[in-house]
Amino acid sequence: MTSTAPEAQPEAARVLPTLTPVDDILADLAWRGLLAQTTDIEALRRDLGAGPVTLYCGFDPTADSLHVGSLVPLLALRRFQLAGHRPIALAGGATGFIGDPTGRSAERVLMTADVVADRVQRIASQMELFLDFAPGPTGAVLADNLEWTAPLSAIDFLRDVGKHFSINAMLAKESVSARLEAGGLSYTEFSYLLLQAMDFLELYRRYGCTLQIGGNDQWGNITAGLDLIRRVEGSDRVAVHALTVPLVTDASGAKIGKSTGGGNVWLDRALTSPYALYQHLLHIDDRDVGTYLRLLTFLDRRRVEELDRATAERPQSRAAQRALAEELTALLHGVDELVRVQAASAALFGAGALEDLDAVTLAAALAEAPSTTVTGEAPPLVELFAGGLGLSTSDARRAVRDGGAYLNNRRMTDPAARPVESDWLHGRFLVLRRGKRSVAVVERAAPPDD
RNA sequence: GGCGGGUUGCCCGAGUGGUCAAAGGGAGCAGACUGUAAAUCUGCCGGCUCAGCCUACGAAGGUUCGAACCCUUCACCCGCCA
Repeated sequence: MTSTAPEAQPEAARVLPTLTPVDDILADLAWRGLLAQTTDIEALRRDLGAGPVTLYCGFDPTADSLHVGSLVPLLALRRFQLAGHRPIALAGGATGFIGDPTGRSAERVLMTADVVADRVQRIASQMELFLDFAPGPTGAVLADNLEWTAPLSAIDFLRDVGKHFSINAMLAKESVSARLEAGGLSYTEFSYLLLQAMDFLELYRRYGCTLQIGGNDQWGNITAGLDLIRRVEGSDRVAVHALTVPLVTDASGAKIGKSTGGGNVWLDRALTSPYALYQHLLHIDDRDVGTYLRLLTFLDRRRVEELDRATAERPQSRAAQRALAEELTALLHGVDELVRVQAASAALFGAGALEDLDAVTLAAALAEAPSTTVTGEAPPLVELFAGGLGLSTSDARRAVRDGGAYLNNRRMTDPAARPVESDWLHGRFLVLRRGKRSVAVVERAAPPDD
């Protein structure tokens, strides 16, 4: 068996609290619904059973942060690691510079070098959160493809890499043909495939990497790498594999990790606060929550199926949503943060009145919500709501008019009203809420005490 | 290079001189109902100092009392021809 868990560092143990080693990684991926396509699965199974396999997944720096959707392949890397394999997390410092045409209907705008470098750095530090880098046969590796791509001359690239690619085959790739239909693509993006293929070859040479995983839309890019390795290294001598995870859409057809507000749910707490993440997961549709549990948590099969039953039998308890929100919030932000957002959620959505909460609990709970500070007399409601919740004045006005604006959980209907002294909870806080979900706090600056 | 068609609000898409902040759909927001769900129904959905005003229909000019709508130039896209 190859299921020996890597030596967990104390930090890793705290961040990834519920992990248990997996014996049969392919079986685990299969029941989770994480297998979209693989190359010869028996050959893959054989190699995985023969000892640690080195595998990689690349992430291009298309934004300042990874989002919940990118977590699916990233956590898949971790699943392989737990099953006794060695993951390489590759940051696309070079590929992100060029732009992957896959799934895109139009040419990307090129990013400047410092933007790419900054994003690579941010994304790399996020990838580090989920893998165990302790030295050893399964110790994770962090790489950036700019390292071997940047020094390459155009002449070398064309001779050593380009020569192995047939234009005919490239034109047949879905990512390219779709773009040809949709108005074309630049030579730059057309070349993307070669860069990614070259990555696989390079990682094969450097680390003996023989498996690339990724979202199912990456199938074409991944198999291009397989072809390259086989051509360069000889198909009789190497066994390399591809495995893709499905691109899951939810019951409403949206990609996983899109919030109801339309935006992405980010891993970076500055972009999606732990509170927002927890609340988002708590709201996952009953029809989707089982899928999310399988793709995004390390809960074992028995536990997940138990939660499936809970959803079927007692949907109103939302046990599965709670478990999902707890697991992922703890995974991303730690258990301490989870405790805080749960307290905040209980305070803001609990049965009790805000006025009954003691100052310490209230202050702690509200620390999770966006806050603004007011000095002197508080402005009219519309201004408070606009400033506190980041709405335009028009939006704030609408919220009040439509009956969706609440001060301390009481509906407010007069846009010109100002908070009165007794509205200040513990003399310090106002809780603003728009609709059911968005909450902000206004804190009164302490009077000067000299 | 030639000819023709197109570029409308977050997206799709109607409008072709005044009654247009601009039909309809989607997305989104709020309310009701609920389980901090889904579905459904209702309202909203450019900005603002909000019964009014300002900014908008690819860009810049022009005609007109008045232009998303007419004219000119430019940019980009899509067809057909070469």
